[in-house]
Amino acid sequence: MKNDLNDKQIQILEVAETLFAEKGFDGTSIRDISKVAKINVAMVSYYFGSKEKLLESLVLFKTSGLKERLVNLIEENLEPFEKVNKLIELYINRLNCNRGIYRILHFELSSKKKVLELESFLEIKKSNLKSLELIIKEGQAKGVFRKDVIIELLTPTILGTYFHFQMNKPFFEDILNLKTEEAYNNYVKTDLTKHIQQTIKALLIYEN
Amino acid sequence: MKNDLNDKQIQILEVAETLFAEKGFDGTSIRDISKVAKINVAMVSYYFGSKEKLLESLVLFKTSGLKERLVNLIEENLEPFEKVNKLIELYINRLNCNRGIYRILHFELSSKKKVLELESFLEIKKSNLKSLELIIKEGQAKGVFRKDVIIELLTPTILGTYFHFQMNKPFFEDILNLKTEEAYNNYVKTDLTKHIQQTIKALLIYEN
DNA sequence: GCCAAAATTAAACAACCGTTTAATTTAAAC
DNA sequence: GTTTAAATTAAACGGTTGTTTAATTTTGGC
Repeated sequence: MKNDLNDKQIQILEVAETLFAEKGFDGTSIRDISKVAKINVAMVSYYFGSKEKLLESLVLFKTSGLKERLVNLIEENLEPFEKVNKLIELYINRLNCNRGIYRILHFELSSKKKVLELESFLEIKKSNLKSLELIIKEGQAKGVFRKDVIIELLTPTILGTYFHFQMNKPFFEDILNLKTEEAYNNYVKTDLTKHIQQTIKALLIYEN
Repeated sequence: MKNDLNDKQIQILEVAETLFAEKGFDGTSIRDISKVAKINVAMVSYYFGSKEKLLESLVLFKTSGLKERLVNLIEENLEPFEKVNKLIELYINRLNCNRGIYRILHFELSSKKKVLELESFLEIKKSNLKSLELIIKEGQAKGVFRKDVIIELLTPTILGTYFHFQMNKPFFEDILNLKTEEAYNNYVKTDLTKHIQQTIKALLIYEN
């Protein structure tokens, strides 16, 4: 898979990310993208081949780098709980920075699965799970984490909590009285992140 | 809001649910629905007015009843932890029974928000949160749950974990070696449900 | 300045979209 | 059996979709 994207291609991907996040993959037309990106409709086909391939490029472009950061985190000299907390922060930061990739990752990939899910993206997920596994097993070896935790179900809780919060943004803006975009993002970075960290910590030390 | 749906309308809703869950709202055409349901394309407009209104009817049709069950649960004579566990079971059962409503609730409603999110569905969510709040506060009053839990963030963890697991079905089928549909559904009903129950319980008794 | 490759364009393509119309069939009431 | 309303149909509507074509412009090496 080539990674040599020129400036124009990246510009198209950025616009596509915003619009896909806003209106969904099927809800966004190539003409929508080309209008916002101020390019000709044909450019998407010219650069990416098709709309589906554009999505694939976008996902690979936006998820590259996370793997390396996770591997770096593993080798850091930190307490087990600190490592888990940093991992959670890393995930949330990563998802929160990119304008709306979380919605794409979460939804579009599971309906367009024939093309995308089974290819390279499955490998990224497996690699990330492997990193988490290493961190948890390290904590277990040190006798800090309980032994019978189902590691595969930790990511659903971490990411699922985050996704569900973002997916129901209008609802939580309302009930938590988060009036500005800044207040909302701030809540995610502080309270929500802390909630997820506490949840995972509680689960890791919990004895039945 | 009228609830008097005839058999034909319900039949259309069932087909729409399956297809929306499979291919998304925008990815499903009225012609797709009419083909599977073996009706004329005009029938959707005739019965529901428009495609958007069909979605609205579907959501209301499928979410009705949960509220009553939650209220019943509150008044049952159970230990606080048992009540929380039953609530989690109730949510998962409810989502698991309906073929794919979770995807619609989770995703479509947040992009079509102008029409749906702000109307009756926000009220359903608020009502369900209120029920959860009553259960948690009862447990706190009895001194079983810790006091500083953010109740609003419990639902994201409960539902988010479930949603994330379902959204990444191909991935979890693979790594958990769940080869048949039955094995997968069984895992959801036993292991995943237990994981969520344990997570919430751990969070509710966790002391910082 | 010339030329080949790359980038960009407007236009056209056929296919599909949600919705409406107007005609026909079915059902029920009297 | 006639009447009236509801249900169902095929066809057409104007618009949008993703993609391709063929022509034009821009670019960079010589």
